[in-house]
Amino acid sequence: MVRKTKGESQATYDALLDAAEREFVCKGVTRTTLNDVACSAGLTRGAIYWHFKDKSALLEAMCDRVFLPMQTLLNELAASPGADPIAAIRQMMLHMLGQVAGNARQRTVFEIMFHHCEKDVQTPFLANEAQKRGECLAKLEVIVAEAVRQEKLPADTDTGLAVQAINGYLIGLIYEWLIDQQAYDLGLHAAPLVDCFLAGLVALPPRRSAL
Amino acid sequence: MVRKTKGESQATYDALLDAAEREFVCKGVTRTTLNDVACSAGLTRGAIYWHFKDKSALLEAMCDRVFLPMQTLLNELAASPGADPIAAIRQMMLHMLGQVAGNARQRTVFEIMFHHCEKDVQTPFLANEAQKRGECLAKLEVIVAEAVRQEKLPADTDTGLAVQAINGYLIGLIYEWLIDQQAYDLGLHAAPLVDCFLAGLVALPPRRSAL
DNA sequence: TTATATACATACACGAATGTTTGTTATGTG
DNA sequence: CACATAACAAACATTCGTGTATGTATATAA
Repeated sequence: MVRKTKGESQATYDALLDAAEREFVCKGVTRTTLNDVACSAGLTRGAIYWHFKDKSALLEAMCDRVFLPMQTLLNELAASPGADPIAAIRQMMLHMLGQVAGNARQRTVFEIMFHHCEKDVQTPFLANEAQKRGECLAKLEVIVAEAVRQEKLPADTDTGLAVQAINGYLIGLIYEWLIDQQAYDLGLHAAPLVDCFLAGLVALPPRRSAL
Repeated sequence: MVRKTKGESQATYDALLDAAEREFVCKGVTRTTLNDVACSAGLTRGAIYWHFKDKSALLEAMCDRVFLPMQTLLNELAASPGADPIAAIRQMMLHMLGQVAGNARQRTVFEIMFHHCEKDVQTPFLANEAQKRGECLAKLEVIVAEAVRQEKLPADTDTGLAVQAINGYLIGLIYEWLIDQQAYDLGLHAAPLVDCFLAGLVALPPRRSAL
């Protein structure tokens, strides 16, 4: 019972990624054996080594499956700063929180990356992640700068610091919520949490003057 | 050259913790061998197994060395809500950011816990950390509730959500800054970052109405 | 001053995970 | 209708880290 058809092969590829998510999120990346992943998928390590070079390649593919779509969606949103940049930021934040709260796969992969994976410089694919992060922050800063241009924010706003605040708040909310998901309903309360922060951003944004 | 005096023994104990910090922060906890730690301290694994039960005990001791002092200081600050609870929260946030920015040991251990360590349920000491976290959030909520009582915040403020916002912002700022510490000077810009957030907290705090 | 416990270094045995090699079978392709 | 190869399974060798057991010299207590 080997040499499946092309569609069946793709199915086992997906099954391996699903199994990797399941195992990684409960045992942690380094503590899960490739054998664990294979067994969880009803296969053997041979299947994994056929589809992936090693464990880090498996992890990378698992991340790409959820981060690439998210990446493109953020790019679209950043490409059109629109009439109201603040509203665009708000929409972006709500989208992220909504994804984490509502999409089980997104949530699981975020949980793995935040709490069950070590970011050592060893694996080169994490360098890519760092670069992606830099690009995201740069696009965010473009939107903030547009808000300054439209005088929704003061002219001497420190756009770099503002981006750090926005990003930090977003990441922190997700990071902490993933630790105790029963603490509150993130999907329900995302809007007031975001609006609370944005109120401060427009009322008292960080200034460049202190330079 | 064995059987050091009591003081010398304490010195090697500290040296092992220092070496653990150095190795953990660059190779990650699971990828660093106990031999790596011992060599970095100019000792052998025998020294480690004498002072600690295993690697997780070493990690726990390393964390305790920086978290216990921080814990007590936070307790003191929470014990006296004082005249201005908002100011107390501000002071607490500035203190945390200042510690991470200014204290190399604090920074390194935070970096290890955030980015170079897997929080699997395997190790029981991380369950302790979860409990400590819950206690911290509870104390924070007491301060927020005091602010409500003093009418610095509206009566229907969702104190639980407010705590999540405060904590999330703080953790997120630290988490992200540790990724790229050259992005900005955290010690210099901590105050405007905190004030920006607090402005939003008092202006538009999350309400309980949506329940 | 001697005995004992301390503070390590050294050596050993064991398991476990990895990477690789080989085997097997069915599936397209000519 | 071969036949080469895709898609795995199974077996193998090898490394690597851990835990422990043993050795050893010295401080300290009696």
